[in-house]
Amino acid sequence: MGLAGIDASPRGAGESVWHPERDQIELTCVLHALSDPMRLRIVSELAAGEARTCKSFDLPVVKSTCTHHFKVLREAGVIRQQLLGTTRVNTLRRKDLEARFPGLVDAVLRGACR
Amino acid sequence: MGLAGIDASPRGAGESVWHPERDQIELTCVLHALSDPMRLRIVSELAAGEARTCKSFDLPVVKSTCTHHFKVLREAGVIRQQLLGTTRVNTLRRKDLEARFPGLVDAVLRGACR
DNA sequence: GCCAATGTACGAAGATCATCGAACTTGATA
DNA sequence: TATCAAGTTCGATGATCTTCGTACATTGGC
Repeated sequence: MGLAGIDASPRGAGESVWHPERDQIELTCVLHALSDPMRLRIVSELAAGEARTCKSFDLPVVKSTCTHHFKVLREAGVIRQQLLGTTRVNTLRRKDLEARFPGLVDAVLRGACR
Repeated sequence: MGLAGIDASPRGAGESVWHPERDQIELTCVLHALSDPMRLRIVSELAAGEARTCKSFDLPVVKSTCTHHFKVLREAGVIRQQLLGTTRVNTLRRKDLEARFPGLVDAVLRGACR
């Protein structure tokens, strides 16, 4: 599932962590990523607003656990993480997900708000 | 997640195993149930056709593993299992899922066929 | 240059999961 | 009645997952 492989070009405001390409996003991985309440909450909040840093989510777990959940979401192709100074800015990969699995994210988000 | 509780009325052609009510179906459970390739395959085949017995799926695992996967799907509210003689007839709970999470199953199935 | 803030990496602990094999139950059938 | 076929139940095993704590890296500001 998560293979870093060779990543080059560390930069300031761009990418430097591995993300799957749009075509590499797998349905089972996305479903698994979304099947955890904490991660579903992250995605919901991310869908509601704009780009958010990891810390701006007030999750009831320690930092390293946050890192884990954001990593699962990123490697599944659900979110994109961009380096900005000492923080990571998270965004939902709406377009990519919509292109690959039309209607899925909307249906999940609608169900998550219940 | 899966609690049998008190189940009464064993019958011939009806239910006798526990199923969640429509309102009890939880999004995270459904997503988790669908996040396994084997179970996704079961659901896809079930969506394509009619009611199917467990054995009619030619899954590459032993019987007890099949039982496990069907149980996960049933307890998540994805499928319904009805006793018919010595077999279990499986159907997709399309209406219930559609009522609770509109568009979700269709989106997943569309993505599963890829 | 030093320090605080944001986050990662690593290892460990406990829980859950997928899989198997063997024994069992139940209904149909020869 | 004895047997067979479809499934379940139970225990075990190895893998994966969630969580934590500690140490480390990087950046921005004093």
